[in-house]
Amino acid sequence: VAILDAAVQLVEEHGWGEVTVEAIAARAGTSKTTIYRWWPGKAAIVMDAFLAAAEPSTEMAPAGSLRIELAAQMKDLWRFFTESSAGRTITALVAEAQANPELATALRERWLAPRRAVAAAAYERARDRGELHPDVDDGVLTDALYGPLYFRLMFGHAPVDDAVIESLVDTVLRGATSPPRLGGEGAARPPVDEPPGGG
Amino acid sequence: VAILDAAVQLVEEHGWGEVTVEAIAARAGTSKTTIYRWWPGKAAIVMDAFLAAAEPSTEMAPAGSLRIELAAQMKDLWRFFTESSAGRTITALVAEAQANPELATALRERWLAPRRAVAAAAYERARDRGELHPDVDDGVLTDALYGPLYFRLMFGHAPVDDAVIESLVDTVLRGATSPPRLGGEGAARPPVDEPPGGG
Amino acid sequence: VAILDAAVQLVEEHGWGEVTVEAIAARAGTSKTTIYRWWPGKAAIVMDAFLAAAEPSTEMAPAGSLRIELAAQMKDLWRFFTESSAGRTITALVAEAQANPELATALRERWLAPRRAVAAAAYERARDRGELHPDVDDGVLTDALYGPLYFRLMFGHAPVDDAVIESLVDTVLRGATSPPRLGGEGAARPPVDEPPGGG
Amino acid sequence: VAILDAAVQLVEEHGWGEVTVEAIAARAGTSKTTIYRWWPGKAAIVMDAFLAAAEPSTEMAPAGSLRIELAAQMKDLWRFFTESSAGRTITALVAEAQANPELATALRERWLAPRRAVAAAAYERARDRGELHPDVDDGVLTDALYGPLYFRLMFGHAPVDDAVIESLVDTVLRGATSPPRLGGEGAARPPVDEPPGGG
DNA sequence: GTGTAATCGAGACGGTACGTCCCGTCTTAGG
DNA sequence: CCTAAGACGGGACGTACCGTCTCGATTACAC
Repeated sequence: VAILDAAVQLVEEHGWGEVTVEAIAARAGTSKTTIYRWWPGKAAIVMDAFLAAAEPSTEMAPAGSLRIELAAQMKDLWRFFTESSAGRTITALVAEAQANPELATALRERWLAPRRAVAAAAYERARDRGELHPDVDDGVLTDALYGPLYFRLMFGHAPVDDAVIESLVDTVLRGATSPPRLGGEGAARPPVDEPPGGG
Repeated sequence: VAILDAAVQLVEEHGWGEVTVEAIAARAGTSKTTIYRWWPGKAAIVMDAFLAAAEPSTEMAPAGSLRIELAAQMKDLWRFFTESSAGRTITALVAEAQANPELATALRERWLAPRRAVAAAAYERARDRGELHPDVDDGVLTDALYGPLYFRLMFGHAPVDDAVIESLVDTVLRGATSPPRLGGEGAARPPVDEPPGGG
Repeated sequence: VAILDAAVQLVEEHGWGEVTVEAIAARAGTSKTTIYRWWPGKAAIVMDAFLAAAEPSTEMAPAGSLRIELAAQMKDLWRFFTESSAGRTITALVAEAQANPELATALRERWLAPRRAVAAAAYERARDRGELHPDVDDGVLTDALYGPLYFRLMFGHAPVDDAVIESLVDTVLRGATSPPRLGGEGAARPPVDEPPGGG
Repeated sequence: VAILDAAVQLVEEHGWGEVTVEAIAARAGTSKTTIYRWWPGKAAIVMDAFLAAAEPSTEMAPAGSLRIELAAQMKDLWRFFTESSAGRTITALVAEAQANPELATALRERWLAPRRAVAAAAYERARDRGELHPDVDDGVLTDALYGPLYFRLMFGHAPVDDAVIESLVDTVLRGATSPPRLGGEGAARPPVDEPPGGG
């Protein structure tokens, strides 16, 4: 309803901290009563509003190559974060989720899970094409790709552009194409020299 | 001083949100006045307390192999996060930093930067040994390694253990050992053809 | 409401300076928020409470003689001041009004003005009866009567009892019965010669 | 010392409430330590400073007529109050004295008493000249004269100028010249009609 | 067509933490 | 030994927002 629009507007204009339930009510032309009748708190409102705004960005278009699919999807995601300042919102939600287990659960199940399922489907297709080694752990792979994005989003220590995304996808996928533990030099035991290409 | 101890204790016992400046003052046997005389707010106190507790964990012991060094350092970092619940603290600080630019700057400069410098030094040593391709972007490499850790720390969608860390390091470093964009696929042997523009 | 009762009780029990808005809230079973919602500060609360307690004491019963009316009213006023320690309250309000123009205005308009209007009505009746010279200044007359009361109330340098009040009323009214500056001494029969400029 | 000057300056510039011990120390170029070594608090400092400034205004010049002497002294006093804003100071001191018994005592003994003694001496001279009836109560007489001044000073409900003062002195002294209880109609008992001139 | 119930707006309420201010004490160097 | 400088514990201040609540007014449906 209009309440969600008001919430998302206010989070985008000012920060999370400046948004009060009263302000949402005023902007939406409604009252606190109505809001509290339907949501348990500010976090839930913004969560719903954010998900409503993000719904279209879930799909990953098959493109014949995992690299291309992933890079396109990551660029889309980043664009979603930076345009319309959804990044500020997700960032605030993650922040709030640290002290709000129900929000944390909602974030995982309603935001992360669908996107990870899409990525898993892409991995499946890639494995069918032989692009991906069967032993690779989907979770680690996904986090190796998306973790850096969220990392930079939340710390802001370095920018993200298409080149960075492609460099990231290249690096990670190149590592994921070879078997994850190719030689016999184990995880951390042998201090022997590793040939550059053999790692 | 005792204020920092009190702050870190309280954040560990209860959450960030439950910690009051008054409570810190009471625990430290001091008064709100004194706290506000020295710090501008709760965030700054906890930031200082957190950094004081984290100081020893910066070093990275040279081990002859970048893989080993990184894996050891990442395991140390994760142990620091999970033991003594420093993870709750850093997580809360990142959360707070979303609405507090000064805290964000402090986080980047006082928490991230020293650790990234250590990692950069390790890369340098690795390059001297020929373990790492010279063209690799240090920033992307570091984020590809540490981003997933923070990602899982803040979303909690999947656990982190030694195996995960080693799998991650293996994958990323294997990708970083080959030249990042050399036309063909070079050392890493992907059996599929990649279209030139997508590579 | 109960807040005013609590305020007046606390001012009577302890002094003005010892009364806290928090204490008033606690005593009244309400919260600081509610108090500040309705009054701008401690002074306004106590002012309202004081006026509510003082409301019945405004009337002046016609008695056929200005002297009697005034003396009775002044005794009533003093009794109001000393019983129920309203004297402490008005004294504190006057004190506070020195640094609080709005309170000063309120005191003049809501405490003094009604009582001065009553006195002026009494003067009018007295003039109709020929008890009072028409040229006498009402303001000066009223202050000559009540000023000493407030003076002793606030400095506490001498007690006030019925005899003092009657002596005061006698003296002032005797002076107010003669024309205020008529060369000779007229109706009041002073046996001494007054120099012309002083008469 | 310079502390007293600073105190009196600050009370005159801003109000009592805005004057802090720290501000006095800063203005006087000294430190809180020194101030607290010599005075028990803000009130005592300002009291001393006020008395030092007021010392010259005690005398009452004999003028052959009590009326003239009193009127001159009262005009001097009022001028002292209004010029150099000593009125704000005495007013604040009286205010503070309501919650500070030691200050109240000091005010009575060091401010009021000397002036009342001077007035008493003037009454004595007047009685020697036959200007004043011997039975008149000095205290009531003094308060009838000065009470209205303080009344208007503290409530500010009406201005004071030379005409007001002379009208006041005229009225009161005219009443004080006749014997204070001339007829037999008692204080307030008989509701009988009082002849206008007989009261 | 009207009575009944649900829903709404408006906003007062108790509560809690905030960050500021000033007090009066105490500690530390320096002259 | 007394000073200037200033940190300290303490405690009230007035503000902000929270989430609950009580009100009428407005609707919408059932009778």
